[in-house]
Amino acid sequence: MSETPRGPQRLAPAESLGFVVNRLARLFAAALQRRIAPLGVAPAQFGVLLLLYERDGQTQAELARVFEVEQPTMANTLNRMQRDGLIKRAPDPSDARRALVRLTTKARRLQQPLITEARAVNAAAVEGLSAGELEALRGAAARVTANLRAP
Amino acid sequence: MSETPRGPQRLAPAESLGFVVNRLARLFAAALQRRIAPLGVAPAQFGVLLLLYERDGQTQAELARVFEVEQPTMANTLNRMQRDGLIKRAPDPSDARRALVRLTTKARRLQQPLITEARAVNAAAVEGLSAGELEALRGAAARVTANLRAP
DNA sequence: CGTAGTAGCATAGCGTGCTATACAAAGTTA
DNA sequence: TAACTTTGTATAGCACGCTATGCTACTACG
Repeated sequence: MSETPRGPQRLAPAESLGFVVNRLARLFAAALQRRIAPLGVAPAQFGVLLLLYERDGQTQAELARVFEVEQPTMANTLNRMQRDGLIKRAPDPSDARRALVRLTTKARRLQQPLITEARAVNAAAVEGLSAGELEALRGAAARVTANLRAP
Repeated sequence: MSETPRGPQRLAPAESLGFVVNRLARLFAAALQRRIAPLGVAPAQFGVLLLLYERDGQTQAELARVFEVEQPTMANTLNRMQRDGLIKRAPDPSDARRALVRLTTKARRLQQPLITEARAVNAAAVEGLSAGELEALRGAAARVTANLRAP
């Protein structure tokens, strides 16, 4: 079936799937950043805000799990959000280890503008793709994600 | 055709294409890192090495263009590679502004091991995808990349 | 020739990701 | 209850991406 590669081993970095995905992630982040920076929100903060809009008062560990980032990464992001007045941390009365992350009024006021900008980025990104192509993209990406998550 | 979204605007962050792509990029980087860290090479350094294996003696600006990263990003990566003994910088006799980036013997010795590990990551990533699905993935990713590069 | 513009590189500062480590609170088990 | 384990957070240090800024060297043009 698939032939074992022979001869001198070479690799063109710019065509590897890893590079393509890395560049795409940077382009997504840059596009989002251009649109939400005027609102005083950074890309990683944006994701956390979206989640808290759906359900306020989660713990740091829960947020880290949803975004699949390490706990110190989320801790730093939340520190910056607290510094910028987007969240507060309130001690959990039922568990002295936890702090519940809560939106500030300032953050709540940003909900609709942020969602508008995010939709615009998404719409621009998938322009020209049919529903079927988009579904194929998501499906293939999900498979690759699962493949890389395993080991 | 497509209906304008109405009512309260909501967004589930974990399903957005941007998040999927971001997570996938992190998974690629982590998979590569696990395999090449024992060789003393970091993911961004790995890409530069691959390029220099194909053509040694490029300038920092050329490298930045190929990888589509900003010049200071490439400068920092090259500084780390020089610190780690992977490259040397030699002044360009024809242009005093430029420095030609050249592989060290140590870096050249890593070529085959690095390519072996990279192939393994790639093979693991696309496992279970047909050639057609992979082509569809690349095609859709290329379209999204072009969409986001434009503005 | 001299001035203006462009191109290459360095540095500072920051956001977002990671690992490693430490510590306190809660849960479990002997 | 005491000891052990697990869970939640914090901190240090690093890699890699970005923007903003400045300096030097080359180029082009008057």
